[in-house]
Amino acid sequence: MNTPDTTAPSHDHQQCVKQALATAEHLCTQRGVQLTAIRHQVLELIWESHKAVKAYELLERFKPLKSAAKPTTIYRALDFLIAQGLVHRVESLNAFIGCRCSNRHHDQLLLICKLCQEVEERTPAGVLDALTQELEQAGFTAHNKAIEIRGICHRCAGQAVPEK
Amino acid sequence: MNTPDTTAPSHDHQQCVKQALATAEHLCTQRGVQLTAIRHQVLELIWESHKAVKAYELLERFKPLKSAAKPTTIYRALDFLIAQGLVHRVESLNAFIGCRCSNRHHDQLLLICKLCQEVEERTPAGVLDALTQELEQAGFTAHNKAIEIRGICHRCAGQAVPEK
DNA sequence: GCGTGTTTGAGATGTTATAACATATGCCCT
DNA sequence: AGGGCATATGTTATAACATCTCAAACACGC
Repeated sequence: MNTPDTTAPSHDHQQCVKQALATAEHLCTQRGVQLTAIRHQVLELIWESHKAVKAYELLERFKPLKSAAKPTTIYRALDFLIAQGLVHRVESLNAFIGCRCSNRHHDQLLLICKLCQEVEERTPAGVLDALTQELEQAGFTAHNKAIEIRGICHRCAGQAVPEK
Repeated sequence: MNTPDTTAPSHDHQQCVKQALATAEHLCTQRGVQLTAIRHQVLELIWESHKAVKAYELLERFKPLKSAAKPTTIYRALDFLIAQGLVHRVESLNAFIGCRCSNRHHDQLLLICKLCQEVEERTPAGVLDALTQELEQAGFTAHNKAIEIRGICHRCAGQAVPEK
């Protein structure tokens, strides 16, 4: 299987990655935390595409770079990257994606395509405000507000799709 | 550990369970599908509380009833119950809860308390409408719209809570 | 009672994630 | 330089979650 790695036919993914890594470096410096070699490499692997990537898949891809890598190696790097807001965990897939919002506020909507596996991040004020209001009414103190929706993205929907 | 099993101090959980099971029986009959002994017992176990319950925890609790039970036994029953809309899978916990809405439309908000583990279902029109609109704008065809929010419920927040 | 589809039994295996403990590395302080 | 501390990594093992496969039992319409 060799599906394209980019979010849109026209998008310059090199640029995407470059920017993500630059932002990461900048934020870590600013915060006085270490974006070590391992963490940097894992982040880079995650950014290879906009698809959600599994931990053990990262491990496989990481091994050529560092053959001693173990699950723990990956999970620790992921923990760090998530804590810094550089990566999202996609709960409904047990997988991970690079985060574009690049701060520690992860209030957002994730649109997860079942066909191309790509995940789009959105921060729709309307939905999030309504949610905040609802939570307040319920007296519920939220620790995270990531909304994950699975379905078919507009690009895949536009194509002749196999029944699934 | 022995935390109370009910959602509110005052609520009659017996009644809760009874109703859930009656509804389940009714719906299955209506739909011509079999709510077999195993499925019924698993559903009953899930309804023992409003806490999300893990598959292997169900397995342990199910074994006294049927010592031959294997993971497959539980997962098959769960698959059935989920397909019938009688149970929700809580993605962010890898766990399951009984569903009160009792139909196959699972568009809703789940409020998951980190302290008491209870899960409250809500169907806030404001949030769901805003979401529907946003998805339409994004050209995204959603297959499920379960929103899972983790945090602290109003009951737990009202108590002297240990720092967490 | 017979065939067909559904449900269950049984065992193995696959996948995801963490625990527990040892070792290294960088940095501040004296 | 040497000691103490915090952070990061290495290493091994295991826990926790989920599925596959193949065969046997069962329900039900004919």
